[in-house]
Amino acid sequence: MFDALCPSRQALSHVTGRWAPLVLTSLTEAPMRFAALRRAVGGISDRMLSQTLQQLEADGLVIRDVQSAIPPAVQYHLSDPGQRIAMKIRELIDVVYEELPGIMAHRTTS
Amino acid sequence: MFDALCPSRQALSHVTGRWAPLVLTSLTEAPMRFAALRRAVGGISDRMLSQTLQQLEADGLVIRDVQSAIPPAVQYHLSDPGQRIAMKIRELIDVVYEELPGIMAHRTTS
DNA sequence: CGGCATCCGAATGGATACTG
DNA sequence: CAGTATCCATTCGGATGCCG
Repeated sequence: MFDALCPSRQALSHVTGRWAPLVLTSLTEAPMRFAALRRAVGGISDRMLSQTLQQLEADGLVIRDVQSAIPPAVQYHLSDPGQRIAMKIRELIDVVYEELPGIMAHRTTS
Repeated sequence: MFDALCPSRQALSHVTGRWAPLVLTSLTEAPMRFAALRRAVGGISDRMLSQTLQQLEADGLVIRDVQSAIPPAVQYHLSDPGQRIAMKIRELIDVVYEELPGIMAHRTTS
């Protein structure tokens, strides 16, 4: 992973991007549609949500279910690998949350 | 965390940036000096390593030990919160590694 | 050795408008 | 509803050079 040329670096950068962690964590709760995801992940734009989902789908972490044509109704849910990765991200987020008071305090004092 | 204005978002983005995960994971092994970190994290530039370390230090996750003046000898090591977060990142990296074959295979077939 | 300052191209990402 | 296309501002990040 510490080799710059290892493909794992690309996979990791997809997962640790700005939006992917939040999208993956949202999807651990339940399968969601586009608009629901946009609501769940505060501040994300259509463009970034679409792009993030495409990337996660390309890596096989998210599965895209097109249910009809007019009007479009598309569900997204985690694949098995996606579920495992998302769980770890959720744990990471939980730890960050626990340490948040200390982090905030440190920023003001330094 | 899903609120765009929550400060946890900023803390998370620091931890999930391109370089921070690799730096944090490197430091779980042992305290390291600047040059050693640059060697450990393949592909990182002086600028980004310096910037990443400053950010992690500002959040209180990494501690900077200046040991002498001429020549400068600076050790970096994880604080207790940093250690906890770094552990979770390491677990995440491990899972990504395990799923890597599937991810690579999925990319070529889709 | 361990950085910081500057420059500059590349990538990120938001707003808006548009489509089936 | 679920995106795509275009434009544009901001940021990222590498190369280089310099300093104590």
